[in-house]
Amino acid sequence: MSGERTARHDYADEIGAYFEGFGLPRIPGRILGWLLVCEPPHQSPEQLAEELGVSRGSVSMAMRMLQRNNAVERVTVPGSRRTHWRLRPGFWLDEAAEKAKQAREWIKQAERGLDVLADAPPESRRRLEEAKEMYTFLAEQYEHIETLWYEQRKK
Amino acid sequence: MSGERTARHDYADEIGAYFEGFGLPRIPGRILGWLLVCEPPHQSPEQLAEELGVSRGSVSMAMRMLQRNNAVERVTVPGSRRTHWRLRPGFWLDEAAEKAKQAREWIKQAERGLDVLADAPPESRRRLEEAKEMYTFLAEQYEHIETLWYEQRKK
DNA sequence: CCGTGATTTCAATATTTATTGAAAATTCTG
DNA sequence: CAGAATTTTCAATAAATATTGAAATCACGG
Repeated sequence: MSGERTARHDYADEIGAYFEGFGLPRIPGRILGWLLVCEPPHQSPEQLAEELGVSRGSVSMAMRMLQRNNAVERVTVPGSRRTHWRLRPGFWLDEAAEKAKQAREWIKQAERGLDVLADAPPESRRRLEEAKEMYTFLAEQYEHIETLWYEQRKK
Repeated sequence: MSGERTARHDYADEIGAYFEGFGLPRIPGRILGWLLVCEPPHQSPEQLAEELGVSRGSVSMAMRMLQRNNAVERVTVPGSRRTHWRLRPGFWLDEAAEKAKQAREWIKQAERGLDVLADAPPESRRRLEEAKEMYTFLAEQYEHIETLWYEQRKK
């Protein structure tokens, strides 16, 4: 960590703290925050380790996690043989699709519950029927959001 | 843990495992799962501790968490002086409102980032402008979902 | 295909978080 | 309001997870 500490570094730390609040590891959050404000908008693993004061190993782990979530993508920089990473444009919209996926998982969980309660009285089954009904509705709504964005975009 | 182990207990454990997959504590998940399939649909803390084989302290902690998330509510049972808990009907729909809240938080984070980049070139600011734009859209969509449900319901 | 620099892996460790259980507090009812 | 039953609190412990850093692997340019 050689360069001076700036408001950008603070910003990265705050996004890291925000991540922690959701039970997610702090370092990927700090990297995401840094990639939102760094200059240039793409960075090498070594730059990230240096600027954020974390080990290269941690950066490697974090990049893998961020990549799995489609938050970042590799970018080639002319004149450098190093990997560079930047935020994946459009990433933020993915969360709607992710929610749709989770809703569909809950529909399955509800259905499995209804199997368990196959012989139970209707008033016992109602809890799970309600859950299934609501998640079916939610899945539809979440699935629709991305499409809507691009339609609204065209104007 | 005296009564025999049934498919309902397995179901509770599976919901607990599902919770764990999201980095959430397992016991609240198991309780949620149990409350989806137990008979009757409301249970005392002691029943929960007994059926799931966890300490009363853990049940107390878990109920507090579930209550904070509006997942459960107290219910009075005639002839028993004990507290009883059941799933809060309609709970599943809340997640849309929760997502709306998170989206609004991200809008603020993006705005703070734009302050940090006040003097940065437009191409640097673009990342955050995109994030703000998308979360503004997402917040609107999420906010609309609950309303839609009740409209669609009336038919 | 060798050498060098960049990246990843993974065992060890530090840190955080979940869970227990006994003691304290609370809440009913008689 | 006393006494008993129920619930909550919280310090101790167990369990899980994040982070490091040195060694291994990889990938590129000569």
